[in-house]
Amino acid sequence: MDAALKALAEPRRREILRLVWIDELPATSIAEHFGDVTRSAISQHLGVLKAADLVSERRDGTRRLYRARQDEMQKLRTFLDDFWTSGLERLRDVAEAAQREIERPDKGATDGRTDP
Amino acid sequence: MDAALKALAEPRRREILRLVWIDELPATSIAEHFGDVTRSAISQHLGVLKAADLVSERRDGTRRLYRARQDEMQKLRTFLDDFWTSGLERLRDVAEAAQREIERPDKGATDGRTDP
DNA sequence: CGCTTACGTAAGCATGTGCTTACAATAACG
DNA sequence: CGTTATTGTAAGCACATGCTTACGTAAGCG
Repeated sequence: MDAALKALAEPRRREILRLVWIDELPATSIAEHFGDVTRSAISQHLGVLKAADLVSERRDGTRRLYRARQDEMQKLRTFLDDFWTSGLERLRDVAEAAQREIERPDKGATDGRTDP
Repeated sequence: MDAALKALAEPRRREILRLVWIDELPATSIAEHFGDVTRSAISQHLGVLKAADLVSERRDGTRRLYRARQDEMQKLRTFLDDFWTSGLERLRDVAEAAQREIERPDKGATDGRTDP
């Protein structure tokens, strides 16, 4: 999941994903779409996307057809949805400590340390 | 928008976001939640999150209270939704070329170049 | 005023990343 | 078989990134 987000953080890879969103495309066609970059760079980007399970690879002769894995995309979508709807359980402990901290009740709970 | 995705790609920053999702927290409280990292590192993470507009900063005395900006998160959510529902217009040209490419009609359209 | 608290920030370092150039491997074609 | 097409991959480089240590600064307290 981490890999998917990291992969998505790169604009070039997002563009690649859009290219292979509906139809599969051979690596060369994808690379040709970018005029300012080498085919090798695209190949490496495809490697990252594949490692993140964001694209599938189908071999046809010497060519490799890539296509976006919309199912994995959906997983990521739900992960993000969960991220900012739930996930409050882990906060309970900190929320209480935070409340205590924010109201500044004691202030004498630490030793004489400010920085490492 | 790019900045937001890059910021979200870091697990530590996601954790920070969850911490300040509901209640605002001072930087120190946030840093204390992570035992294996320096307060300075967290401060820098907060800087990234703030630059990406994913957190808001409110000053209270010497402290700075951080809170997740759920509105910006929502923007990012819709951006992602648009990403994989629309965005097909840019594909039209490539889709046609791809179709032609995929069915392997001519094959003699390139010059004698394989690599740079 | 000094001292502490809470925080940012500069400097440096190790590692990650996106890119290019060059080469290697496999499949089709004659 | 040799050649061409299609692709991956190793090596290297410039630059970003996450981290630590050290220092600087503004606000409160005695």
